[in-house]
Amino acid sequence: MSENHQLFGTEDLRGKLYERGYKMTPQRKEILKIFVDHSDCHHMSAEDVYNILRENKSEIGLATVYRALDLLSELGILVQVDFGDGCSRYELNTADPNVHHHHHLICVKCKKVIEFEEDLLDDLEANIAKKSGFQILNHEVKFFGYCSECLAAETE
Amino acid sequence: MSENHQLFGTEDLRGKLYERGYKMTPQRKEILKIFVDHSDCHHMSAEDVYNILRENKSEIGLATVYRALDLLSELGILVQVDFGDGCSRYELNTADPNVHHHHHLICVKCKKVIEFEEDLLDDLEANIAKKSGFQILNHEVKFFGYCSECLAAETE
DNA sequence: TTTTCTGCAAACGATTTGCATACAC
DNA sequence: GTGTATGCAAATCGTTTGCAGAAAA
Repeated sequence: MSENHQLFGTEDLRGKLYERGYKMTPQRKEILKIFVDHSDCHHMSAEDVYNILRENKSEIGLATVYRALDLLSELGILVQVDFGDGCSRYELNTADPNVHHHHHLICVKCKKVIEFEEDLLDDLEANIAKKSGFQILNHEVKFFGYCSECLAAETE
Repeated sequence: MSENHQLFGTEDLRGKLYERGYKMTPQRKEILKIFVDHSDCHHMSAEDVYNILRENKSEIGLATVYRALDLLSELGILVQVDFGDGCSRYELNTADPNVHHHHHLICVKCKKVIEFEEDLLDDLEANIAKKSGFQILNHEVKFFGYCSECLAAETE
């Protein structure tokens, strides 16, 4: 069983596709590879991925990119995130479903998105489950404010 | 000083507009009134507001609705929220900036959006501020899962 | 061979914008 | 009177879809 975190190999992808009756294609492999290779630059949009493909002299069309991002999200390989900037963005999912995701700090001045690794929402989730009977599968938390650089620039 | 919560009167609106050099218009007044009158049905989109206007035999154009929703959000009278359903939605802001907003529970099955009134993010915010130097102004929290009805329907 | 996938171009839906007119101040 | 706001229609932008040919199983 391949339970390695963060990195998805070609065979992991083939297996997940096969489970649901989808086919392995070079396009899907290549698009996933972009996320693995660019794990430093998070939150890529379809357009971002498409531009990287064109830099790599790849002939994959934009519609295929959209379809692959959708599919990879459905398979749980990518996670779709939305920062309200007019397009969907995607990041590699951490393999363990029990580990909740990091939070996003969005600077209202410079628009930078910072990741914050801790979670700490367990108490809140327990509280919600108890009071509302809602079974939580996942959450998405965004904090809006000023990043440390913009704060520093302001007090100069 | 008019510090009443939830409800914005015409004079509050005029004052906030005036502060920033905007003009009071019957269109802006009428659009705000829709949110006050329909405070039960939260999360209205531009299209929703436009439809209510047409029911009321109002001649306000859709572009004006979009411009007014933007403006009212900029003034802090409305808050823009996004449930990933392809359009921006808006709700009345609570007047007190120290009171953070409720959270949204989004059922992945029936797509219902439930409001959860408690906040409880103070510890987490303090933690973030300490570790990252990020000054938090506001947050947006969405929980995805199954609502109690869908859970009940599933175990039948 | 059979079904799914791709690439292209056209369609789509939410939102924005240019512009002439109307209105608030 | 001056500058902003409105309404309309056209433009825009991200995303989806129909379809014919290409490729995976």
